Amino acid sequence: MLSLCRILISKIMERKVRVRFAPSPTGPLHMGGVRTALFNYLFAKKHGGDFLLRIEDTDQNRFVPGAEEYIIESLKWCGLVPDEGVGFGGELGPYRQSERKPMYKKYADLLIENGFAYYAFDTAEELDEFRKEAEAKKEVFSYDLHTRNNLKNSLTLSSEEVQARLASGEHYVIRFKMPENRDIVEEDLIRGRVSFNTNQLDDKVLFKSDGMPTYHLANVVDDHLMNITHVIRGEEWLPSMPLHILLYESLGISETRPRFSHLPLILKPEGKGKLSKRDGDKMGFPVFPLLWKDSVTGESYRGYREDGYFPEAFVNMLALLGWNSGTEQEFFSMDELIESFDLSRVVKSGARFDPEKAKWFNRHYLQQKSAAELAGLFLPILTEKGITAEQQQLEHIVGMIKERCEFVKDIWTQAHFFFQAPESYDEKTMKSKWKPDTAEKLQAISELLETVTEWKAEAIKETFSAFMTAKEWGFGAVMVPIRLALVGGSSGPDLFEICELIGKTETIGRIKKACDTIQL
RNA sequence: GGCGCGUUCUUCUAACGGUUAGGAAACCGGUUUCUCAAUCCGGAGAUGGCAGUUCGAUUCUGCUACGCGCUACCA
Repeated sequence: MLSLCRILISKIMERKVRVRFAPSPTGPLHMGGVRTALFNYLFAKKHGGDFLLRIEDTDQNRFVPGAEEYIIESLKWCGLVPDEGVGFGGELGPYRQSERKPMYKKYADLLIENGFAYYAFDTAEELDEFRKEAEAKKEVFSYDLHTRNNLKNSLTLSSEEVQARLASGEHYVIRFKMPENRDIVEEDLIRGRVSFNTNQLDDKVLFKSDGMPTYHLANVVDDHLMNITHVIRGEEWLPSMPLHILLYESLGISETRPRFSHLPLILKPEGKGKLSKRDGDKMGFPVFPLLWKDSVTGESYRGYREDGYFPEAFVNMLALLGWNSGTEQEFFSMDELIESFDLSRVVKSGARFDPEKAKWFNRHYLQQKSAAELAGLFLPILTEKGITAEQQQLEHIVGMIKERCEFVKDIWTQAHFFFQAPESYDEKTMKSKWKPDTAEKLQAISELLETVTEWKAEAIKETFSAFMTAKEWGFGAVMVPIRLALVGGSSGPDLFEICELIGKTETIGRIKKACDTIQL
């Protein structure tokens, strides 16, 4: 027995690691889905394996146009490029389950042949009725070993009748015949030992009356056919793991079946429950990687990309939601993530998403970028405002203010005054810092500035300081009003640097304008 | 209701029987500066509860509470 185990284990070890991300195209990909994809990708790359994208579109009623393209674009934006899958080629396709439709029936038939599954003719309406009746009695209807013998299926009907019904084209489903009283124990790679007793499980539909398999059958068959070695999916799938294990067993393909890992859920920042698409609007953060416009309702949902997040920040943030390296490192490039990733270091409990932390990551990645790169990213924003600027000057400006930015769009907020004179002045600053004699002092300063020949921050500062000392004026009493005149508010980088950049004429002009405009 | 999973500062998490329970975000205070932010320094802040095992439990076991997930011819 022990040696058999060893052989099995070594057999599994020999196989090339293959994992899949298998979303259903029912809408935009949620950030939780992206994290699942990320962990699959990291695991695959860590072990030199393959990462596949399979589209699980077995429910044709829930198909949403554009969702598949959205999923692919999201993965690309995050740098999670599949080795195989819809849109990426591969030998074991097709990778869209609707296109694999003919492949599933024979597995369902095989299960029936061997007594692991049966035909059921109960209509959806009949079952609904049973559910309602049970509910009235404060019970729950379940199609299982207790009820299957009283329902319309190939277990209770004579084989002649079953044949007749099938021949007549009557609708039927194929259900799994859950075995009695078996303990299914599995070593989940994240959660450790997890066990279930089959008496608590119901006879799940494997094959629907529309000729499509359900998720349960399709994912087992496909994972088998696609040589998937590890299934890494969300915690919501944990309850169906025993069914899947039994399916592999009944199909006689247990030996090569994948190992399971169930990821913790991503929870709402506040309140209860898992993160949902509505939370983003309510609390002002994106839930989706990319902007999504619902073609039916016309509603749109913001995306991390359009909100100005860098993909590397988004990925880094997601990686640390439910996983840590065991060190104090918090910033990881994709290569570093691949290097450090380990399923055993995935946390078991659900993680509450913190939008603030996402911003913090973005700030970090923005600071890492050179002024030249940021200037390039900022240029379109400037162009849109009809402003042109020299690359060199733009770099200078960006370099000066980037440390106070979280997003590229913040560059404008922090640097607008380099491009445009202020149109209004901050009330609070005006009230507290603009004294009756301020205008008079600023007039004197303007005259002084006229005399400055070398218009450089250092030189301006020297002339200015000497003047201030001679006059015995307080630095603050004059500096803040000048800043107000140049910037329009009381924030920003070094005042003399601003003077240098906007130029002598503009500096003096703005000071004069402020003196003319601000009336106490 | 049933089944399953989970529970360390406000949040993300570390500590896999022996630590003053560590780090990060946020928050507060200080530093710096003409201002704001950043920076830097400092502060406050946690093992849900009850038993048991043990010389010793955040860590192991049981119970309980709470939270979450699943319980569709959805995935």
